Amino acid sequence: MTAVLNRSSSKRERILEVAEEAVLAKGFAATSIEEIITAVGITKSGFFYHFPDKSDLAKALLQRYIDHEETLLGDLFQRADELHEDPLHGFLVGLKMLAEVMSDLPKAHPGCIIASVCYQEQLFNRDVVELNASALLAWRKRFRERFELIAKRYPPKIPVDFDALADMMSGLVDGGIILSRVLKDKDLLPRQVMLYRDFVRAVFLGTGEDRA
Amino acid sequence: MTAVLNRSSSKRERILEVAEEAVLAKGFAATSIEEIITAVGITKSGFFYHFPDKSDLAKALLQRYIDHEETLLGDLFQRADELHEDPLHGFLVGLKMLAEVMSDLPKAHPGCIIASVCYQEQLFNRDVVELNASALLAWRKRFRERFELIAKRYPPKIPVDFDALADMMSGLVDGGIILSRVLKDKDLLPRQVMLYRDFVRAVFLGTGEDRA
DNA sequence: CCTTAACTGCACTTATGGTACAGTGATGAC
DNA sequence: GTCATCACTGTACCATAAGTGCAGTTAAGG
Repeated sequence: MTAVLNRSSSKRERILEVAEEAVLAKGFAATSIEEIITAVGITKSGFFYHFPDKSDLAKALLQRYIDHEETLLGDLFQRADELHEDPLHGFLVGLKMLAEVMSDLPKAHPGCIIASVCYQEQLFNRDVVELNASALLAWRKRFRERFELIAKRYPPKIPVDFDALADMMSGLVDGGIILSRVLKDKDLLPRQVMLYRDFVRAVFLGTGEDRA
Repeated sequence: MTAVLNRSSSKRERILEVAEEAVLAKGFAATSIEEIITAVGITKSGFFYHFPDKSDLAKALLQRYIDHEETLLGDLFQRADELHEDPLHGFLVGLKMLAEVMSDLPKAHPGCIIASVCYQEQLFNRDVVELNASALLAWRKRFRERFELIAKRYPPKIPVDFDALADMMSGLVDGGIILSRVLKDKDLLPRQVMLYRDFVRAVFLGTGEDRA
């Protein structure tokens, strides 16, 4: 129609936006391609031009979410570290900021995408599970390295495996998303993050010492 | 055919068994009714005689799982309490036993059912979410009461909200199931339970005292 | 001018969930 | 003994949604 600037695959982006909203609202299986294309104003052929099949849409959605989370959390902990030179207190501040971010999110936490996509048929799991796994392993590594750094200054008062402690964060968030959805309690997730923070503090500072 | 004893809805049970296995292996959406009925040796009409629609199957699956978990965990913590008169140590023993149960489970933990069913379309969520919510609230209540009992003898060294600490258990398990699935690491879940145990111990015993 | 990316349009196939409804064999109540 | 009811079978049919195939179109850029 009108010569709208055709900036690189604007429709593809629109599809992802519309799809993400619908998936968060209703789940992946309940979101039909038909519905997406009418919302975007595109034809079925147009959809299948961008995505070979629906699984591919799921993959793209997941990738999009992982990238977004990556930058969000990366920035957050970096900002936290700029406030504190100490690795432990920087981390604790980061966790507090994370809890705030979690409670600020208007609707459901986008993290739903992970579980939503991941728990839908495993038909397309080869790719999707690997995507998920590499993202999780990246966070495990990041957190473990941080814990090792902290441990140099604060010898652990509770002997814990740092990989497990790192995984606990991911697990708690994923599980917390489910709980907050089911119980319709949006404060549950930030509260869990703060509990995790309490645990981390106990691990490195113990329970007798001063608390910030 | 042969006059097989028609004990109350034996086919219904078979459907649930077959469906559970398939759902755990492939997810709910990827499990077709056709596939279930051929495995059970029943007709489509037979299926829809028992379940008005597929959502009803999901509901029944979830109810079945919740009941099973209820008795399993109920028995477990009762046995643990019989070994220790002390409420804290009985609970800690229960958590250790729980971790063992989690690692013993051959394939994926059945808890997948919850998330699997819960994250599929929310079309049927009125019922399913409420079922889930009431089960979660029951566990919250149970754990909170236990923590209050423990707190009488062991004043908390870390001030935590007992509801949140109770929810942490549920969240950690649900999240741990996702992680262990994605990372294909069946030891991850029991390790998370043991970490939770460390936290509970730190809350009530602190980090300086003797550890069992 | 020609190619390519990003689509449209249309026709068609398959899978799956779901409906409708008549019939049947065994069991238990009366 | 018969009658109703439960737990199904059998057949036929409908709607939706995913996915295929392919020819045609439009705009941007070299």
